[in-house]
Parts: sequence; structure tokens; C-alpha cells
Amino acid sequence: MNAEFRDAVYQIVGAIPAGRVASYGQVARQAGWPRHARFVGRLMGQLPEGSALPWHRVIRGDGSLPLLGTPSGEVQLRRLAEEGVAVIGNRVPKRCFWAPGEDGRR
DNA sequence: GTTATGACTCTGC
DNA sequence: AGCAGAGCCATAA
Repeated sequence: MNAEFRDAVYQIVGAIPAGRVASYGQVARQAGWPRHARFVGRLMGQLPEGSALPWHRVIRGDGSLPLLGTPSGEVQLRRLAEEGVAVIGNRVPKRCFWAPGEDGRR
């Protein structure tokens, strides 16, 4: 994958404010790569453990967590809850999604 | 070069 | 609302 894409994705993900989430497609689109939602996910999976990126704030478009049933999913769920994201039934309400250009307030 | 796969998304049932 | 199928695009075999 182009380093450009990787860098853009990192930038976008890092820009997501705490207590807010974004979908893969959303991140991909804002990074400038519209149809690469899957690759955002791939990058997350390839992300080093020590990375400071809030990968747990990146979820599916419908608000469900793709990692449910895996240890990473538990961690993600726990971190989101700690950041104030309302996780309902292993899912996040759309109102908690990150609006581009927004800080986190509504 | 073709086939299979995947931290996805959309549409239709 | 939940499930199934098709579309999408880079990687790997």
C-alpha cells in the first residue's frame, strides 16, 4: 500500500476526538481514498502494539464492532466505554459518530 | 493471469 | 431489525 494512504489514514484516525467514533468508510473517504474502507481495517490490524493511534474509535458504518468475540474486541469495547462512548448491545449509536471538522460537541 | 480472502458498505428480502 | 448477496480493491497463493 502507498505510504501516502497509510499516512493519511493515520492522520485521520489520530484526529478522531475522544468519546467519538468513525467508520472505516468514513476514514477512508476523508483520507482521500473512497473505496478503501477494507484497507483501513487492514492497516488497523497491522498496527504495531505500541502505536498511539486510537484504532478502537474506528468501527463499522452501522456502529457494530467487527472484533466482537476476539480479545482485541474486548479491549476496544472497554476503552470506548472509558472514553464516554455509549456502547449499547455491542454497538455504538450513530449520534456518537465523528462529524468531520467537528471537535466532539454538538 | 486467475482465484481466494478480508477490522467494509450498499441494496434487497 | 436482521440476514444474504453483490460490489469494491489491494495482497497473497
